[in-house]
Amino acid sequence: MANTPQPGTRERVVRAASLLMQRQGYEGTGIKQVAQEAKATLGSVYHFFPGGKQELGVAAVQHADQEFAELLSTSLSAEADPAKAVVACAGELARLLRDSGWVDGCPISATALETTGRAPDIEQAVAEAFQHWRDLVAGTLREAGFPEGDARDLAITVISTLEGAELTAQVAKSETPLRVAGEHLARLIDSYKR
Amino acid sequence: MANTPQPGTRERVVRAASLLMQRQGYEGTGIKQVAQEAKATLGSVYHFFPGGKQELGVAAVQHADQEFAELLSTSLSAEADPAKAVVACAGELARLLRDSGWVDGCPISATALETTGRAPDIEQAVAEAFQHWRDLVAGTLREAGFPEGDARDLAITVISTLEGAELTAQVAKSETPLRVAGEHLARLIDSYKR
DNA sequence: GTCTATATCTAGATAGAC
DNA sequence: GTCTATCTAGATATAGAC
Repeated sequence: MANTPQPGTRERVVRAASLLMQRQGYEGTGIKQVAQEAKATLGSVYHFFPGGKQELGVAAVQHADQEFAELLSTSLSAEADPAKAVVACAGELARLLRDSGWVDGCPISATALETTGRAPDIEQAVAEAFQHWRDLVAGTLREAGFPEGDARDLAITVISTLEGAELTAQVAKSETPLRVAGEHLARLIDSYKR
Repeated sequence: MANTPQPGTRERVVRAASLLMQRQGYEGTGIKQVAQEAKATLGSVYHFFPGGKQELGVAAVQHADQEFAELLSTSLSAEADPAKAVVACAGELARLLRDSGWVDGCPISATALETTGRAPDIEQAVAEAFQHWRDLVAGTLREAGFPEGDARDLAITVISTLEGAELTAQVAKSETPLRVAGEHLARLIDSYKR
């Protein structure tokens, strides 16, 4: 479990790239800026990512995938009732977004939108991340007794709605869209219990 | 009603900018590319937009705002029952996205995410667009007899969910997320009727 | 693995003739 | 209003010493 034995250069570069791309998007983030933020030299970045910016983009998305999956798992397991868990999750996203000064939204949305149809490697990493997150939600619902089909459909809408509400909250600089979405998702989930 | 008497240069530039930024984002779209796509010269672009790329970005977002508002109005008034109207709307978005080869998602999401916290003018135009769209949905719900508070909250979630489902559908290159979101939103809206 | 220096290209923006 | 030519800065990427 010891998981912070001083990060190596590669790890620092990936983290910096992931954070910057979350906030500025893929196109808006420069490799020099990543190197600077990671306290690495440009040569080191290209040493670890000979494929250049695209390869770095893929690594950044995969890193964000893992990080967000952990956040999701933790939030979802905070409550036994999945409806309440989703409310807690939305609340946690709202808190993190607000505390960041409204800059830390979904870690991969910007990159996803900018590269769709133009960078197949990144596109695939993004698709896998979304699938990963949906699977986590679907698993939670199945464990709570929801039938397979309902769990899958609800997972799609839970992730979609959280994504959209995070974007809306970021744009409006308000927690409200995420709070409201959480309550509405809980209501939707509960409507399947009957 | 005669509304296409051959667009002037300014109009062509705005349309091209709006379309390119929808597909590639703000950072990923070059002014030269906009000029070329609009069959205008670089000099003309700067003649109409002396404020440069930022000013052009604002105009592109405002244009997209109007266009999407019309799409929304048309879709929503296709059905008298607001729950059915939202399903129709989601279906229309899915159709347009698929027909574009999965490139034409929300016209301003990419720009919104890239410029948040970094270009106040664009940020504001984006915030106004989202508010505009929410108001349209809220108006539809009020006209159908929903009380003010419910209409406002539901409008927030309808727009948020459509945004997120469009992103999810685009990434997955599948209509399913939008179709499922439409059905779930209808279910949510109906749950307020009782 | 890390560093500096640099090559190459394209971006946003400007100038001034027409 | 439109055009071409050009400036400058910054981007991605590479080379080669250490």
